[in-house]
Amino acid sequence: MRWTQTLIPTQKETPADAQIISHQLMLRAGLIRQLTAGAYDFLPLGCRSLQKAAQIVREEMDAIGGAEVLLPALQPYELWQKTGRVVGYGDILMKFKDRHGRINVLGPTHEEVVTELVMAYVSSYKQLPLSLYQIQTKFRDEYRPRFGLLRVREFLMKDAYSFHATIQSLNDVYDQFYGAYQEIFTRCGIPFVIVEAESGPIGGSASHEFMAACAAGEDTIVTSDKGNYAANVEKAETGERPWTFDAAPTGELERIHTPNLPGIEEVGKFMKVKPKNMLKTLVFKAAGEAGIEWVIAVVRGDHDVNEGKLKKAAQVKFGVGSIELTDSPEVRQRWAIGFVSPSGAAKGEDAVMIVDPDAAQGGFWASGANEVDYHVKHFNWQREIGAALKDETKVAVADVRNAVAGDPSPRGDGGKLTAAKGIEIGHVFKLGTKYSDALGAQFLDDKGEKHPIIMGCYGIGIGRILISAVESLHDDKGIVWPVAIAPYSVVVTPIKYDGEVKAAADRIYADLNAAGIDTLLDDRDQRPGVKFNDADLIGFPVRITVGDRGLKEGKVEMKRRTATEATMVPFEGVLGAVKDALGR
RNA sequence: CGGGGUGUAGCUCAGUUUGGUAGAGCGCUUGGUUCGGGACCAAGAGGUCGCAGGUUCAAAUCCUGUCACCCCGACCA
Repeated sequence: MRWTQTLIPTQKETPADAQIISHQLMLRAGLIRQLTAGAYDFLPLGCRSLQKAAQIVREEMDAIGGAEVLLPALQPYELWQKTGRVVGYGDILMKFKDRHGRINVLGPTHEEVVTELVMAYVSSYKQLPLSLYQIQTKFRDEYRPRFGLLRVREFLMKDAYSFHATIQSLNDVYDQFYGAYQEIFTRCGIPFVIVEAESGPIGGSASHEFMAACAAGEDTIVTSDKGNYAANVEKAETGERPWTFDAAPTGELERIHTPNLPGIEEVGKFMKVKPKNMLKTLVFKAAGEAGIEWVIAVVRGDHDVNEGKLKKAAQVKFGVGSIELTDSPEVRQRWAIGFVSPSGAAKGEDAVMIVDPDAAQGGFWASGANEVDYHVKHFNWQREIGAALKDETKVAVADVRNAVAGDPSPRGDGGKLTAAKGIEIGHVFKLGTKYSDALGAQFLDDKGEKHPIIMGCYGIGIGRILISAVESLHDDKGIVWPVAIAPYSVVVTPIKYDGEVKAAADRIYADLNAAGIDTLLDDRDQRPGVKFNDADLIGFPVRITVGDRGLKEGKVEMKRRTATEATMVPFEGVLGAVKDALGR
């Protein structure tokens, strides 16, 4: 491609709206342009990188026996009602009415559609396993799109779905996808880690996330310093933490007026108590359980309740089916929200309490006073609650908070957890039969008996491959593309596109293209400095500079984007040198 | 949806406090001089000042409403 025949609007200045480096560089390099919140134009260069990433994904999916399909973004609302995900996805689901008044959905993912498809044609175990995938545009009405391509409302995603007669088959194919994902991100040149993850609204029994480690990421991943454990913070377990309710009071209960203080930070400052010496008491509504209306979670003030863990603990300890953090007049009437104390929670006949080990400790505590606008100092578990602590039907101690740096590793080997930010670029799930049950997708086994089809699903955000690469590979001049997903592998830069230099540049450009190396010819009538700076900003892996100086000796200059110095290459040896530089 | 911020030329922004009829740099066009790391000179083109009302002799500027975008939070892949 010739530079003058395409659209590459590079810009010197960093747009004010761009917060993270990948967003800034992708805008400046002319790869993308924002149309509206969470929706981006992919310009010619951005489009090429996107397509290259998609092609790598496609090749690896094909390699493990995936069959490519293309399913509609436009989907009937009823399908989503059947699986209950109208509720599960909530407002993230893009909906609109068509001219007939029918409600349509723009697909945020395709479990429903693909299951419906497979139901129609697969009825025998002989047709299983089957893996279908597509590379297709998804729509999600995010609360807050942000950070360029990181969180958008419309994006290109590879989603794959596998169908099985047996768990063993699911496990085997899951492992294949897991391996293919490692291959994909390695080929794309992105440093990544694999972590255990929560499955979220997709549902299912096991899942792993592929995370590109970079500071701009929205996810927090915790890893053991022993190197044998990594998980998303939403999922991360912690090792054993000793606890006890038995300790002498630190002083008389002291009631303090604490009005108009919005958060635990502010309350702590006002009372001159550090958050880690406060008890955070959250009230969850328990659904549908006889006798148990409320689940009270208590964690240290500087910790966050993990709803997934709490839900599990409530189930195991008290048989509670589901919990929900809600606020309503009903809740407010029963509880002094924001000022709840464990002592108040323990007294209710219809409430159970789960205390995190770090909150089940002696020493000084401040907590709510069970009265709006009041807190207390010198809370003591035994003195305030006493007997209830021994009642296993009322109070339990369990890990119900998010892991933080410094926690013991759940491997129990003395490892300590550390935390880092990451971008989720891929996610694999073992779905089980959630969707086949909901939609009635069944197969007949060799005995003629019906069973629900067992499923797995596997996603990759194609755009996130690009931002992860840019986030982790750039310097002060611009992007440093890995060869595999660079918009062009080579840019040929004639110092002046005229005379002998023009002829030589044209020749090299033609030779490289003929050899199957995607090459951009900077045929602009621009000064060399402009061309060099644009080439560095965009980040082509190899630059061939053609000028009078070198041609006199029959040479051109080759510079890798990653190298600080250029090397002189004989004119006839360019192709070989380029191939070498690109690792072919 | 709560809190904060910003909307002025293709881009980055000044001008708004104190109302007086639109600016700079970059980019773009034309001519000339330049030509190996974002050249220089000269002459140009380009703006319903987000939108709608209102106040006023007069509104980018003040008032009301509204829309869009960005950030924090909630939420989420």
